[in-house]
Order: sequence, then structure tokens, then C-alpha cells
Amino acid sequence: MSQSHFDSHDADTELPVVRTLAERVFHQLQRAIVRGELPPGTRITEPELSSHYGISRGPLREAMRRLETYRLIERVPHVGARVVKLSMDELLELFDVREALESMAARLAATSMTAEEIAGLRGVLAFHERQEDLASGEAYYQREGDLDFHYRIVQGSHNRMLMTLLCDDLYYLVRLYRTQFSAKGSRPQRAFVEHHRIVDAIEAGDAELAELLMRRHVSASRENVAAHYARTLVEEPAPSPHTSRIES
Amino acid sequence: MSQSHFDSHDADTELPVVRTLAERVFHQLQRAIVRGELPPGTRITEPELSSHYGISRGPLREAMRRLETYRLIERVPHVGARVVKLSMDELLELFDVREALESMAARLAATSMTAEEIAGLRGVLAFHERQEDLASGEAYYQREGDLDFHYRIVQGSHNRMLMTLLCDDLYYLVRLYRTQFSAKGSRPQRAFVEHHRIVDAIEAGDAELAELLMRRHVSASRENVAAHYARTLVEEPAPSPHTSRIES
DNA sequence: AATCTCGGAATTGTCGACAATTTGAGGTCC
DNA sequence: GGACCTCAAATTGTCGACAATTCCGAGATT
Repeated sequence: MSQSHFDSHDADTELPVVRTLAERVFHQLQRAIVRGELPPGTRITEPELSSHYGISRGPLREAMRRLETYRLIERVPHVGARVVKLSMDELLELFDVREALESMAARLAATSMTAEEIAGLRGVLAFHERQEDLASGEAYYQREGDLDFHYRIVQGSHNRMLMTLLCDDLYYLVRLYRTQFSAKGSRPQRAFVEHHRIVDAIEAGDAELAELLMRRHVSASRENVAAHYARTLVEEPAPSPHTSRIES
Repeated sequence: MSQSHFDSHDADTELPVVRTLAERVFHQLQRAIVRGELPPGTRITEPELSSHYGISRGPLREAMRRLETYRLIERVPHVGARVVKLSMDELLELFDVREALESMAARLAATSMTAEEIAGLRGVLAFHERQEDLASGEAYYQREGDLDFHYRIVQGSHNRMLMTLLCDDLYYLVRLYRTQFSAKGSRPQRAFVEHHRIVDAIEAGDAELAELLMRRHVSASRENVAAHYARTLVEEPAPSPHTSRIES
């Protein structure tokens, strides 16, 4: 679930220390799903994957159980598993959850973040602004920077449960949604301004303001995605909201 | 009418059809942990439990993996698993998470709850008020009613992700904390008033007010627990805040 | 022709055995 | 006496095989 125990010993093999086969296959599958190599709705059969990765079904089942924990696959007893199917409804639900949790994180960060953490946060903003200078309009970096920004604020809340929920449980789901809907960040400069104001509030120790600004920030992002989706709905015919079983 | 009427007590005898051994053992272990039969910190060894429940280690590992996702046990590769150790810090963290999520749930419920759901919610309040009339001061029923109340509002948000997070992922953890710290609800009548006002706001469709009231309600409960704990700290000598882990 | 039933193939669930790793105790060396 | 090394016991990780369940299609029935 969470590593986060740093060995005070010297040899920090920064590579994720994969101590078990199940762990390694879990990371491989997780990457494959988030990158879209295993499209949503794909049926997953244990013999196929176990032979593909050259392991037995035991560790594979363990990896699949972890994928289920992160909501990347859905399993039904005696039936099977498939890559999670994403709907716009659920994406908007995820935004509501993020709005609740991240605004709380910002509120807590305003009173708990250290000077070093705030400085690091400013550094992140400055770095991504330079990136944005170079490739103005490139939304990809902005999006990555956005993830980084939110990630650091959650860390700054010093609330381990919040950190686990947002940075472990929901992190991969957010990334999956982004690749799935190819969410073009269509408001980079405005997001930058909002980011700076949030950091200002945190630095000033204004918990109420930081919370309010973060809530607005996430909410605006949600409305942006919803509007973008509504636009694409007009162009393309509506995709069936719940395509059920095996396609093709 | 939908379902949602029958599971306010934990005396249920596995009515949901358990389709697999791992599922059954998971429920048994989950109950044992929440009830305190497996005290926090207890080391769990696979051969012991598998022989105790009369199953092989395969399904048992599956059950343990599920317990890990619910944060009821903690596992370390190649080392083993133990029942989660609860600290007051983490309990307060849990309250912060609940405050964020449940206030959002109340806000959404104010615009999404149907008339039938609101009526059912009022029914829950009335039922537990009668109970409280009979056994005035009995905090246990109040607590159960409190769980039921919060549960229904989360359902009323119609946000499946919120429902999963609060009613699946964190539900057992909340129950575990209550048995662990034997949280005496020491403010029953006040909580009743707060409950009614929250329902009033929801019925009026006032999302902002419902959110604010729910936030205050959870926050007050948090402060109540914190104060109660601080009092016990004065009486008893401080328990070691961080019992050593694997630090070598 | 449509529906129901039955049976085979495929997939998941379960089991017992073997291998890899950790832990702790005992002994040895300084 | 203390620190380090070695080794054995226990525990977890992994594997292949078998059993149980589901799914799907062929055949029979109305």
C-alpha cells in the first residue's frame, strides 16, 4: 500500500525495490492500463496474462487484487476481471471527491507546511513557468506540473490518511482519466495564477482562504472538463453511456 | 423504494451469499478485528489462521489482501502481517478526512436526495429518538444511529465514488476506532439537534448550509473525542506514542 | 422458428508441495 | 563481555495440478 519507510542506510537504490513477483507484475500492469495499452473494458484472463508475464497464476492474482484496490480493474467472482470502464459521470464524481479532499489538504497545509516545503512548492511553480515559457500552450507539461503541484500540497497537509487516499488510491485513477479523455488543459495561464494565489494563502497561514481557493481551483477544472466534454458531444454522436459486455 | 433498510445492526448473519471461501474468511476476520477479538498489533501468520479456519493458504491470502485494502491489517513483504495499530493522531486524521468527505456528501445530498430518501432519513432520526427516550444516556444506540444517519446521507449524495470511499473503505476503520477507544458518545442530545438541522437544510435544498452544518457536526465530534482523550491522558500516564516498529 | 435443456470448453477457485527469504539463537573470535 | 558470523527453524512467496463454477453453443422439444 505505502512504502515510505526510508532506509537510513546508504545504498538507496532509488529504483522501486520490488521484492516480489506480484509487485513487479502489478507495476507493469498498472503502467499498461494507465498508458492505455490495455484499453478500458478489456477482459483480463488469468492464464493469458500469467503466460504473457511468465509467472504463475498465484502472483498474478495478487497483482490483480492490488489493481482492484486502486480501482483500475473490476472483478466479479467466478466470472472474471476487466479494465475499468470510464464514464464521464464517474469522472465528475471523482472531481467532487478531489474538491473535498484537496481543499481540506490546502486548509491543513496552511497551518502545517514548513518553510522548506513552501519554498519547494514555489520552486515547482517557477520551474513549470519556465517550461511554459519555452513551449507556450503546451498543455502536457502544465498538466504534469499541475499534478506535481497538487501532490506537494497534499504532502504538505501532513495528514497521512489524506496522503494515502489522494496520492496512492486515487492517483492512478486520475492519470487514467486524463489519458482516457485526453484532457487537454485548456486554461494554463489561468491555472498558474490560481496556483500562485493558493501558495500565497498557504504561506500567509490563511487556512480558510487556502481552502476556498483550492476548492474553486478544482471546481473550475471540473467545469472545464465538463464543458469540453459537452462540446465533443455535440460534434460526435453520443457514445452509449453503458456499453455492457464484449464488443467487437 | 430501493433497498437500504436493514443493515444498521451488525448481528447480520451473512445474508449476502458468499460465493467463495476467501470472501467468507474475509468477513469472519473483519468481524473479529472490528470486535477486538484480534487486538491491534496482533501478529497474523498464514499457517495458523488457515488451519484455524480450515482452509488453505490461497484463499486466506486473498482475504488478507482485502483486509489490507480496508486498512485493517498491515503487511510487509517477506515479513508478515499484523492487525493495524491505532494511534490518536491517526484517529484525528480520519476525522479530518470524514469532515471533508461528509460535508461534500451533505452538499450533494441537498440537491440530489429524493423525497423518499429524505422521509427515510427523518424516520431514522425519529426511531433513534424513541430509542433514546427509552434508554436515556445510552450512548451506544446513539452511536449506531449516528452511523446510520451519516450512512444515509452519503447514500443520498448519489455519488458512487463517495459512497465507496466512506461506506466501504473507511466504514470498518471507523468502527474499529470506536471499539478501540471505546468512544462514549458524550453529547447525544446535542448531536440530535445537529442532525435535525442538517436534514432541514437538505430538505430545503440549501447545499451551502447543509455542507456547513455537516462540517461543524463532524468537527464537533472530533473535538469531543480529542478532549475526551486529553482527559484520559491526564489520569493515566502517557502511553508510548510510537511503539517501535522494525527499526534496526 | 423460437425456446429450453444439456453438455463441453474455458475460466476461476482451491489445494498441497517446494523454493526463497527473514528471523532468531547459538557459537566463535576479538 | 560484546560483536560478528553461521546455521536452522519458521514464515512467506511461488508453482503446478485438481475441483467448482460459469458461459456458450448444439441438439431436442413444443
